[in-house]
Amino acid sequence: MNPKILVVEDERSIRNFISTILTANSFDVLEAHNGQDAYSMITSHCPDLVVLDLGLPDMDGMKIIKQVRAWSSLPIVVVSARVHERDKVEALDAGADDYMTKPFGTSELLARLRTALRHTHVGVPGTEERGVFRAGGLSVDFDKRRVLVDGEDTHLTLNEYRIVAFLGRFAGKVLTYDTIMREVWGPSAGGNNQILRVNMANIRRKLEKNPAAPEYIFTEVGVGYRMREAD
Amino acid sequence: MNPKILVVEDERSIRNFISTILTANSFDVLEAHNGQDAYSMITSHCPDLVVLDLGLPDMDGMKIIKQVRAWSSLPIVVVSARVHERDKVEALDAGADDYMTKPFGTSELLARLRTALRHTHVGVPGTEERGVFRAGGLSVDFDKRRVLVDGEDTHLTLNEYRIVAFLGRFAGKVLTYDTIMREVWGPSAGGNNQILRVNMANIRRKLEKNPAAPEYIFTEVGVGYRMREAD
DNA sequence: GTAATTCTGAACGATTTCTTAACGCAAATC
DNA sequence: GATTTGCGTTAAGAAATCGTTCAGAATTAC
Repeated sequence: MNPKILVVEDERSIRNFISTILTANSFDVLEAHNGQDAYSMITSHCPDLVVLDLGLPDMDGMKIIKQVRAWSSLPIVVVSARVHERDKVEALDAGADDYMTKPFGTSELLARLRTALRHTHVGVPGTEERGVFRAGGLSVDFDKRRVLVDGEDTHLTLNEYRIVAFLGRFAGKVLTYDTIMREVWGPSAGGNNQILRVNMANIRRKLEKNPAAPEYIFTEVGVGYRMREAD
Repeated sequence: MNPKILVVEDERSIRNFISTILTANSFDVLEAHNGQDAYSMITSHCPDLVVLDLGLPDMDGMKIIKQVRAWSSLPIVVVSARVHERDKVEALDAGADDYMTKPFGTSELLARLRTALRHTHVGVPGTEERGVFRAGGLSVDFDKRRVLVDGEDTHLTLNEYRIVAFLGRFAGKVLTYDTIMREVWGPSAGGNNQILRVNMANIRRKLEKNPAAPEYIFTEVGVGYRMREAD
């Protein structure tokens, strides 16, 4: 599965140039030559990264960045002829992940794309709240907001579900008590984990066959909880 | 809570320049003027971001990037006088998050730091992290906070894990008893290493096939402990 | 307004982890 | 060869952490 990259650039020669480089380095390439097409292709084709020229005929590239950032953290690498510092700052603060000024070397472009792509893989075993998490007889359906054990629906309360979903998103990782507290009870929560312990007891009574010997959610004493890894 | 930024730069004038800018923009600033200090400050002070000059007197900046990337995804922004494309590619592929060539504008520096910091706060709950330390059948997964021997999970306690992780970060180097004591039991600890010896015995019972002839963690009599180097 | 559900804090027991102390052994020193 | 020093090992008590229950408060549903 090669990364899918959308190249947004109005000048055909440059667009072809970039596309050729990317294809030669085993990326899958999509092309757009104006802002309208670019945005609709982002929403419909879900590229892994966007190479964006700021100077487009129909709309400002800045507008695209802002529109995308309203709902997605999709990596955006700006490629622009504008060398002014003000332009760079504006684009980066709007949410661009990198800013290269023309002309640029091909190997630097590739390196910066790799860097931008790396960021998405950093914290993302399953960062998105979509799809279904499965581990043994347990399955967490993020879309339907339901947790099943051996096909049976477990009737979790709001907070109980939040805890399980959070652990499921980062299955395999230890999440500290404070992290979970802040995620579920807000940023100011922390210090006293009593509530979390009570909730965990209730969760285990519903999920585990034998709550004293958990099969899905494990305790790391002094640290936090850990969800069993996905199958 | 201001972001804590470590500035690694040997030339005092530039270091002061950057620090002043950062302080004026409400960052907390730490400074290091060589590679040795830089790396130990990273491990002990846990900054939120590192601004790194590649040309250091005692060691190459590249080495720092690689060392840190072995266990952490802490953002690193390289600031260098080297304008060669090859240098940029090398640094970025080693794990740097951005590369700026001197001279640079202050507002662009700030914008790129904000961008780099933004990446850490996207999705990832706990803290920084990434990477797995491997040496023979031993692997320390900093990300998941887990230690495996031949694929088997070893159930380490809080302090036991801290010791192993600390040794793993400095694999190949001898860490004195006092250093480890202070790292695990706080700055005021030291003097009596009894606790450390007990912990090491327990660790070895869990990690080593034959605790009397260790394969991973070695004792340097009169000095401290040393983790076997990574593969 | 009542009933049901969910949330929260306190109490308590059980388990895990931490710490201290004592002892054994090997290497170094006298 | 005896003594000292440094480290590993074991065991047991102390301390901290965690799971569980329960009752009352808050919220939601009817």
